[in-house]
Amino acid sequence: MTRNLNKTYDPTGFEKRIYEEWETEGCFRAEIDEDRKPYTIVMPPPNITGQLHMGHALDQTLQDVLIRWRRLQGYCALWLPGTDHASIATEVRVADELLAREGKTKEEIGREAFLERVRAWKELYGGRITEQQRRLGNSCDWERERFTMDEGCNKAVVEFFVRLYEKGLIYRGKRMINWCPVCGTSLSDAEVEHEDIAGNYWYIHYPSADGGKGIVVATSRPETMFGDVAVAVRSDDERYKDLIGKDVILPIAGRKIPVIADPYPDPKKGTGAVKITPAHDPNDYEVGRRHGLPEIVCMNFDARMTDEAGQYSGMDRFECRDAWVKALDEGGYLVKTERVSIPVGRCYRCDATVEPMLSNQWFVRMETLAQPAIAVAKDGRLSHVPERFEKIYLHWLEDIRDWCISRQLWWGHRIPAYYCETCGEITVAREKPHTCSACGGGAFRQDEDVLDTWFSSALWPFSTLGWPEKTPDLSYFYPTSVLVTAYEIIFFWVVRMVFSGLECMGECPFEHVFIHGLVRDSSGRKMSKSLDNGVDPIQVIDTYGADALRFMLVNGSSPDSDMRYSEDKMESSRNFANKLWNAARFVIMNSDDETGSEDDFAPDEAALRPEDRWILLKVNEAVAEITRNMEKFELSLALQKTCELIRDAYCDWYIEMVKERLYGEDEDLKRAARSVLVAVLSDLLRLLHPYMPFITEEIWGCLGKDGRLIADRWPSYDEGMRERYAEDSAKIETAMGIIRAVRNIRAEAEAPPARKLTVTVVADDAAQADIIESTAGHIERLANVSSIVALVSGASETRTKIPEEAMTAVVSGAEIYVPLDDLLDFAAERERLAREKEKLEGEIKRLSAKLANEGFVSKAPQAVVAKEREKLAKAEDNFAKVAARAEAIRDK
RNA sequence: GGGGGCAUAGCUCAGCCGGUUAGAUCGCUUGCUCGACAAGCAAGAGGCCACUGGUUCGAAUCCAGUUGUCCCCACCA
Repeated sequence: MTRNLNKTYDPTGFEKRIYEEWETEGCFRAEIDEDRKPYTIVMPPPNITGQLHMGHALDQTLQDVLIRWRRLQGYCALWLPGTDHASIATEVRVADELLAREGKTKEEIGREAFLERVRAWKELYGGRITEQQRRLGNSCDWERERFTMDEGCNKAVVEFFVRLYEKGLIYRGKRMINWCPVCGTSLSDAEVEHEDIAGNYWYIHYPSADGGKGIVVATSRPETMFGDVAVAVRSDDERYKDLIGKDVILPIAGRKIPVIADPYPDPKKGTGAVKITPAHDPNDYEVGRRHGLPEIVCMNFDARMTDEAGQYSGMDRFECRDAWVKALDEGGYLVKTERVSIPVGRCYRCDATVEPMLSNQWFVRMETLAQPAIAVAKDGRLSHVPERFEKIYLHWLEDIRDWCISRQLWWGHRIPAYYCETCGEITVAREKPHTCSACGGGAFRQDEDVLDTWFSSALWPFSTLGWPEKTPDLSYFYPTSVLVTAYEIIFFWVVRMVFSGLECMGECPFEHVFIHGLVRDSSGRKMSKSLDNGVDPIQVIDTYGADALRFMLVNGSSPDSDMRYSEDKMESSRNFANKLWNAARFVIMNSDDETGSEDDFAPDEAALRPEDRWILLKVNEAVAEITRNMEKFELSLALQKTCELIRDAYCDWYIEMVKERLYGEDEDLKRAARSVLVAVLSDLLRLLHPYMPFITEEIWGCLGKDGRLIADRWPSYDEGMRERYAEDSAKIETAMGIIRAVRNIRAEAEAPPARKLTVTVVADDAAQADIIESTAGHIERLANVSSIVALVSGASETRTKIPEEAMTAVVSGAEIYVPLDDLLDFAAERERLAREKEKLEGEIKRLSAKLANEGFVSKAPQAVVAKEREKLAKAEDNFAKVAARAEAIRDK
């Protein structure tokens, strides 16, 4: 049974229905099947706070294309979805809401009450994004959906933490860390974004304690002066040699601090003398440690000054800076101010300026963990697509510092460390301990902090498959096949998954990292909330359909660069869908009896006509190329080829050629044409399905096929076809050349389109003439020609039969004459011939020069030289023909 | 301070492991309601492939440099 299609493509009419059918029929489910190879992708989990944006749409479309393609190829394809608890982002969001609605801070309602609200919030909004993903057409296995804070992931996180701790790879200590005063938490290095801003170097005079001339230091952060404990210079710096060991006075504050010698200062930067503030600068911290200097904290975690800042105590850091500079200036200590660009670190979540602060935190020791992760990239067990990202990956790992994993937040995995209430001893354990191993006490307090969100994301490729349990899923689906993600996320996530996977599983969590760019707006700007230039994928789907969106995203994306969104692109994508829709309508309307349950058709070789072989061969060759492209992750190229095949080969040529038979009376001819139409369309649908799953499935259903397209098979390449079909295929190509030439002549001469033309063709030889005769039907029909006469070049009667006054064209293997009686325009013909001559002259000149070149003839491969010779001969031949024609009608 | 990408038709982009007459979409021009499709069809205009050198018989393609542009990394005197 077939269903008829509506005249116009309307995706809203079927996308939702089809998705529901797939889901209820279990089409996305990956059942372990030892007879088949697994193909696994774990989805980068979107934040529960998130709405689906264009970045997700691109990321997930690429994954769905790969999954659907491999599923068609017969792999046991698992795409595992999930969401991320997004510690900071969610906590900030819920806290903001609490403040806005009830005027309370999270501290005021307390930890448990706050977490209760976050959980409620998650229940309410956490599922929203997964509904949006369904609109996109994601064929992920929803029954395996996970959440980074569900029971299993939680267990994995604790297990990983304890194991690393037991191996000495996790430690707690007071270190210089990045602190976000607005979010109120520490950050890892990856979470700090660097930016150059316009700032100042303030040159400040520190007077000498013994009445000497003192020393001038430059600083961009004068408010940290209250934490100064020394001024450092290089021991070999002639300017300051005499001061080493002496004291200088901290201006206004009046505190005495020593001038010390240290290799850290760079004599070329600033004044060559550096103020040392160990509690507020990572370099100074190191210097301070080397010299046993005190660490004076002059700024609190809320970025307000401490009592060390005297009268500025309690003041905001930047207000203090202004006031303090003013005071220094008035006191005569400010030597000069220099406008410079200053690099600052910003919090990746809230954009606040990060402060280096001394704080007790938990860290992962990275050196030993990084080594295997470096090795897998170098020895090829992990490959980056495109390749150049490997360098970025390696550079980060080779330069890595310890990872600060504790966060002063509430929403997240709480650190499994317990402090004895009696003696303070730390116990790290899977469960809360009963007795303290140090003092035997029984009362414990769990660490207040939670873990960095990325600590749990790092385990995603195996925690979602059951780790630390040895589940069947884990052994079958791990390691996964490919990780698809934006380049932004390499450091946060990819690197950490690799070393965690190697540590826990002994195997790299994925074979390939497929990296794509960002989706920007139509003028190339990053889509952002502040610019309000974001485009909502759901609205785009409502307007154009999910297939059109997916088409646009893949077609426009090359792996390593950003792409732009535009309405124009959406329209042309939708138009393509409409084109396919109508082609399918045509096939269905004409093939009522032929479609149905039997698998495609059994082509009766003998019944095939040249155009049938031409299109079958065309598709066959394309299958090989497209498959190769997809294996190399060249999805956009593969899609372009599929698209070209559908639009150009199938719609514009094959369907037009086949109409002759369909509208004729001969039932046998009709049947063959119909079966090829359906067979080719079926393969085209298979090729396009990964990219445009809805429309292809809908058409598939209307063809009355057994089963779903999603569960069908990828077309296979027939190696012998080229040899079998090449001859017929070439006939069609010849006819196409003639059709194009006649159309061109008609347009040039501005002949009335409805007017039938008579065409005389002079073929190079008898065989060619036969070919042209045999395809005369196509030429007549597609070029609107009433009769065609094929002559053989050089044959005795040929000369007499060539129309005296005609427009001509030269195609491969033949000359074409259209009598001017049909066209009535000599001037146009002369002009056209002149242009043709000029073009051929240029080509002859170029080719002759090339062949006259000794070097070329002797050094280039013989095949290339022969090809060029052939081209030249043909061009010269054509030129002679054109010149003769031009001469013949010179005076008409 | 270090590293990388990009520069091709009016726009957005392909092509780039060397050898075609350098392609596509949108836009533009002309013509066309002919029994799938005007969300269409046919024909056409439009490019010193950023610049300068080099390698080569041959460069949009490989190499070096220049300019412009975007990005990433970097403990910020």
